Amino acid sequence: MPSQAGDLQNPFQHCKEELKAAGVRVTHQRLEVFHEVLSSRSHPDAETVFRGVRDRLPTVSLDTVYRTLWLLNDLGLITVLGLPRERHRFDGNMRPHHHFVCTRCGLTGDFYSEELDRLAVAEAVNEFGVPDRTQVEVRGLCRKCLEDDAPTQCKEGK
Amino acid sequence: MPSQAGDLQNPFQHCKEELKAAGVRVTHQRLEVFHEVLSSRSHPDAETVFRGVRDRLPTVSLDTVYRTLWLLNDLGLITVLGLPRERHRFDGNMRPHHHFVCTRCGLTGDFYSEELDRLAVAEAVNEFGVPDRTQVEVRGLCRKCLEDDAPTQCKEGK
DNA sequence: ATCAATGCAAAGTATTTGCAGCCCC
DNA sequence: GGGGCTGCAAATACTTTGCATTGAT
Repeated sequence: MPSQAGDLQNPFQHCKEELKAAGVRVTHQRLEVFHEVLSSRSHPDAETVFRGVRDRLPTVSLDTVYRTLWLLNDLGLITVLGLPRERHRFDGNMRPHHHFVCTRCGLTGDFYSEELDRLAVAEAVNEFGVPDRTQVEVRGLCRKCLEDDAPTQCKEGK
Repeated sequence: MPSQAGDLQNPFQHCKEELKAAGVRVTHQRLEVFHEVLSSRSHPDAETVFRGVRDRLPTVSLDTVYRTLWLLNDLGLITVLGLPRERHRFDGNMRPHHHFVCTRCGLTGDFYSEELDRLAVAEAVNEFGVPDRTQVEVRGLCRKCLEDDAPTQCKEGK
């Protein structure tokens, strides 16, 4: 599909291409949800995205917004703050520490690093408020999920 | 590592003191919940804490566990992974970036730092799995919450 | 034309709240 | 003894799911 010079101004062009490249259908709902998240600076929740999209697409439903957000997340086109699809979890470790988080299963482990503890935080944060403590979050796949992901037998997804 | 050898005789001693110092009543339920979180290495959710406590305190209820966990969090005796008391929030910013998170209101802002982007992650994470990306989370109070918080000093003048 | 995606409604989880009685201070 | 705390049950908040229909390819 040849893109014309005028399309460069179309804010949906990028969204369209990403969805196509991912091999999923390009629907109005998906374009609007995607665009809403991309153009928001405030890390909106599903309800907020819903309200924004509904202004332009009055028949959209909240569950479609949810489905689309998780789809975009699974495709790696957006991310989720904190732990995806999890309930609240509590941490009784009051020693300065950092976290390894498995993006697939949510396993969260503590590790220690004095070097990271004394991280000098960018001046940019002063714009927002007064920092109290700094924690590094390393995202990746844990050992178990890596095994599940690359089994010796190569079967199509199941 | 803080030496707790003396406390081993009574693992609740520390919890007891903290609760007293915080000026709240010291109940069996609170001691058990507190101790359960402190002795867990896995960042348990409320349900998991509940099951653990119930073994020793069969009449405890889940809502008391919730109330106690949030109390302990508010007192600064434990912490919460991710954003406390919030629903899922999505992030359309795919540029490498880091977060400032207000621990009171949940405001989350992006900031950029090439220095932080190229953080060398401690070897300790290899124990858990393979890291993908590293994000720094700076926790503190945002400007608005600071204002709301410190009217004791300048009651009328803002 | 085909089948993935949507909207609706209803179900499923996670978490909170009102209130009567209990127990720490 | 009194008021904070708990347990129960019911309510609320958030998110997911089944299914008939719609619409993208």
